[in-house]
Amino acid sequence: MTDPGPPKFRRRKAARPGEIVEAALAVFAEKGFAAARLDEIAARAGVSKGALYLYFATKEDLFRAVVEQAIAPNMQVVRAIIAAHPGPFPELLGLVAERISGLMDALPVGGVVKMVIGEAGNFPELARVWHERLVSQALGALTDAITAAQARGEVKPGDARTYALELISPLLVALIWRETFVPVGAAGFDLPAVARQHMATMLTGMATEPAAPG
Amino acid sequence: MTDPGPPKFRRRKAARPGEIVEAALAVFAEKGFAAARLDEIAARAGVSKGALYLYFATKEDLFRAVVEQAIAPNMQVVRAIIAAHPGPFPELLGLVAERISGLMDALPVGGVVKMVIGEAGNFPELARVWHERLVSQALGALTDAITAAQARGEVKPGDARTYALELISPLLVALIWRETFVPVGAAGFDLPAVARQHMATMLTGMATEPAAPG
Amino acid sequence: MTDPGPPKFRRRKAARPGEIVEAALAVFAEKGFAAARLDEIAARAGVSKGALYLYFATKEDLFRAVVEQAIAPNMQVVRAIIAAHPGPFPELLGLVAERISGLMDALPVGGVVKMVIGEAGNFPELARVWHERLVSQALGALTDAITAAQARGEVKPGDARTYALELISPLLVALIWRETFVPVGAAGFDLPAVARQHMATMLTGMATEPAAPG
Amino acid sequence: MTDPGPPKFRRRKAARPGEIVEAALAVFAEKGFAAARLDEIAARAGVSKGALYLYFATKEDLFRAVVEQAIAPNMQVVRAIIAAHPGPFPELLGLVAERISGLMDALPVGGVVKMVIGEAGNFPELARVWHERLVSQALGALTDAITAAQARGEVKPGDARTYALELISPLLVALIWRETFVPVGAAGFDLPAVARQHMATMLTGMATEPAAPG
DNA sequence: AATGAATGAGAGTTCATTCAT
DNA sequence: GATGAATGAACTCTCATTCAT
Repeated sequence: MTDPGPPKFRRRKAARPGEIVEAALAVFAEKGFAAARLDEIAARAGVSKGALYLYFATKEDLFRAVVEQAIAPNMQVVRAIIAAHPGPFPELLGLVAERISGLMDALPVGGVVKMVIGEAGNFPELARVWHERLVSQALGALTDAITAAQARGEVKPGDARTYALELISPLLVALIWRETFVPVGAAGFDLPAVARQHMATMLTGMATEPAAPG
Repeated sequence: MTDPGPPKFRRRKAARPGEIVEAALAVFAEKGFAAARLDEIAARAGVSKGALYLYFATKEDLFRAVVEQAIAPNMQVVRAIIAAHPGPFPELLGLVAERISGLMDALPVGGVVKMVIGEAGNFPELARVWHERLVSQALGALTDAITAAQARGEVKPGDARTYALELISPLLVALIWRETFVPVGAAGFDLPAVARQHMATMLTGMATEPAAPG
Repeated sequence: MTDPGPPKFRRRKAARPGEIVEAALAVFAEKGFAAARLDEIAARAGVSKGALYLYFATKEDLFRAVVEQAIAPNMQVVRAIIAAHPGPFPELLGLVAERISGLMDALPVGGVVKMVIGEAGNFPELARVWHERLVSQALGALTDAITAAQARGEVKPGDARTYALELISPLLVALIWRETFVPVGAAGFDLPAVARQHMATMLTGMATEPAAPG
Repeated sequence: MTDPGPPKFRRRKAARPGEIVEAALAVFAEKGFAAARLDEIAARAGVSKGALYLYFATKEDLFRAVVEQAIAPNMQVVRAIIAAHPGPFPELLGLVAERISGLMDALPVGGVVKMVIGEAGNFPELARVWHERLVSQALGALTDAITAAQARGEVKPGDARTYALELISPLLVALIWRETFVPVGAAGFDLPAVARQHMATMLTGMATEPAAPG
C-alpha cells in the first residue's frame, strides 16, 4: 500500500515482507496464533525460518502485522457504507446487499474474522484496533444512516444500532458458517443471495407503514 | 520455596471429572485449545496436574469432553425450537425472542461459541459434532417451521433456510460481540432487547400481507 | 549448607537445586556464561534439561544463583582477615600467609575468580555484588589493619590500601595463573610457599626501620 | 524501513584487516568470545558482515588473529624487562616501576588481559601462545635478573620466580581491578603510584642488608 | 486415588556462515 | 572486492505427559 521504493536490482527484498505476511495470514487464520508453526509459515512463504526474523522480531510481531494488515482490504466495506450515507433508505440496503456481500464473498475475509474472534481474548489490543478502525466504523456509519432515515420518516422507530446489527449479522454468520461448518460437510450459504433476501425482508420490516394508516 | 497451598481437606471423588471439565471449559473458552495450559486448568479445578490424567488420557481428550459436554446445555435451545414446531408463525418468533435470547443470555454460551469457531479448523470432528447435534438441528427445526408457515400462507415465499439464518444471526453476533469487543471497551447489546426488536422486524418483513393490525 | 527443612520423604527435591548450582558452577567457571550449554549443566547435575527450569527461570537466573552462592565459601577468607584485625602486624601477615593461602588452595576458588573477571562486563550487578560483599570487605579489613599498624608505628607511611593490594595480589595472580597457564604446560606456583615468601618480603619491606636510625 | 547508512565513500583497501582486528579486539575484550557478535564487530569496523569473511575464515580465526596481534604491543613490556637485564637490582625495580606501569597504563592492556583469562579455558592454544611469547618471557627475564642479583649478593635467597611474581602481581591485579570493579563504582588504583610504592617495598624487602642509605 | 518432580520432544529464537548480486 | 539477504544448525525455553511415592 505504501512503499514504492526504488525499483533496484534487489530481486526479492521488497516483496518478501508482503509474501511472509500473506503466508502467515493463511496459517494464522487456519490454525490460530498458538497452534500456528513458524516452520509452516516460512515454508508457505518459501523462505527459511530464520528469514522471518529479518522482518519481524517475534511471532507475536508477525501476528500483529498480519492482523493489522488484514484491516486494510476490509476498509472497502466501511467506505462503501459511509459513501452511501446520504441516499434514501432502500438504496442503502441495496448497497449493503450487493456491494458488501460481494466484497465479503470475494475477499478472504472469513478466515480473518474467525482468527480475530478466536484470538481477541489473547490479544486485546488487536481486538481494540479491529473494533476502532473497522467494526465500530462500519456499525456507526450504518447506525447514522438509519437514524437519518428515521428522521426522514422512512424507517420505523427503534434502536438504530440494533437495526444496524440486524442488517449485517446474517452476512457475518453466513461467512463464519462457511469457515466453520462447510468444511465438515454442511451446506453453505450463498452470500449475495442471503444478502438479497435479507435486505428485502428488512426493507419491509423496517419501513414505516404505507402513508395511509387505517 | 513454593506456595503453601490450600488446606488439604478431602473432596468428594465423584465430582472431580465434572469440576475438571468445568475448569477446562473456562480456560479453553478464554484462551483456545493450544494456548490453554493444563497447569491452569488443574489449578482452577483445584487438583494436581497429574490428576487430570486419571480422568482424561490427553489434552485433546479433555478438550473433546469439554466441547461435547458443552453441547448439552445448549440442547435446550434446540428443543425449545423443535417444541414450537406446529404453532402459528408469530408464536414461533415470540419463542425465539424470549426463550432463546434468555437462554443465550443466561448460559455461558458466548465463550463456547467463540471456542468452537476458533478451533473448528483444528478439530473438524468437533465441528461436525456441533453441527450435527446442535446447529443443524436448530436450523433445521426453524427451517421446517418456516416451510410449514409458508405452506400455510403465513410467510412470504423465499428460501426457508435463509430465513432461519436471518432470524438467528443477530442473536449470535450480539453474543460474539460481547465476547470479542465488549472486553476492549465497546458497548454491548442487550440480547433480549435485540431479540424483541429483531423478531418484530422479521415478523413484518416475512409476513405475507402487511402485518394486519389487530 | 543451610536448608535443614523438614526431612520428609521427598527423595531428591531438597538436594536438587544445590546439585544443579554445583554443576552449573563447574561449567560456567570452565566455559564462561555464553559458551556454557544448559545441556552440559543438566548432564553434569544428572537431571534433564527441563528440570533446570523447575528451579531457575532462565540461564541468567541460574548464573546469578551460581555467582551469588559462590560468595559464601569465600566469605571465610574475609572473616579470617577481619578476625585478625586487632593483633600486631607480623601476626596479620602470618595469618594471610597460612590461613588464606590455604583456603585459596583448598577451595575451588580459581575457576570462580576467572569467571567473575570474565563476565564482569556482561553482568555488572554481579561484579557489584562481589565487590561489595567480598572483595571490598577483604581489602577494607586489610587496609584498616594496616592503617592501625601504621598508627602504632609498626608500618612505614604509605597508602594503606595500596599496601593491602601489594599483600594479596601475588596470591590472586598465582591462583589465576593456575587456571590460565598451568593447563597449557606452564609450571604452577605453590600457593602456601608463595604466601610465606611474600609475607616475609613484605614484612621486611613494610616495617619501620629498627628503632635506632643512623 | 531501515537505516539510511553512512555515505558510500570508498575506503583504502589495505587498511581493512587492521581495522577489523581493532574493532574485534574491542568487542572481544568487552564481551568475551562467545558473547561477541560479528554484527557488532562489523559495525564498529565500518564494514559489512560479509566483508569479515574476505579476511578471516571463521569467528575463531578472527579471534586468534586478535589475540595474537594483541601480543605485539605488549612485547614492549617484555623487551623493557629484558633490556634491563644486566644492571644493578634497584635499577631493575625502577624500570619496572616506571616504564612498565606506564605502558600498562597507556596501552589498552586491561581488556586484553581480561579476555585472555576468560577465554584461556576455551582456547588453550591461545593461552599457550600468550604464555610462551609473552608471559613466560617476561617472568623468565625478571627471574633471570633476580637470580643474577642474588648471585651478586644484592638480593636475599629465595625462589627467584616467586620474587618475580611478587614484583609484577600488584600491577596486574590493579589492571584487572580497573576492568572489573571500577565500572561498578569501586575506587581504582593509580598504576604508576602503585608501582612506585610496591617497588620501594620490595626493594627493602628483597635486599640482602637493610637498605643501606646512599 | 492423588501428587508434583521429572522428563523430553518440539517450539521460538539467535547468529555464524554463505552466496547471488 | 564488497554487500546484506538468506540460511540452518544449535541454542534456550515450554509444556503435555509420566511415574515413584
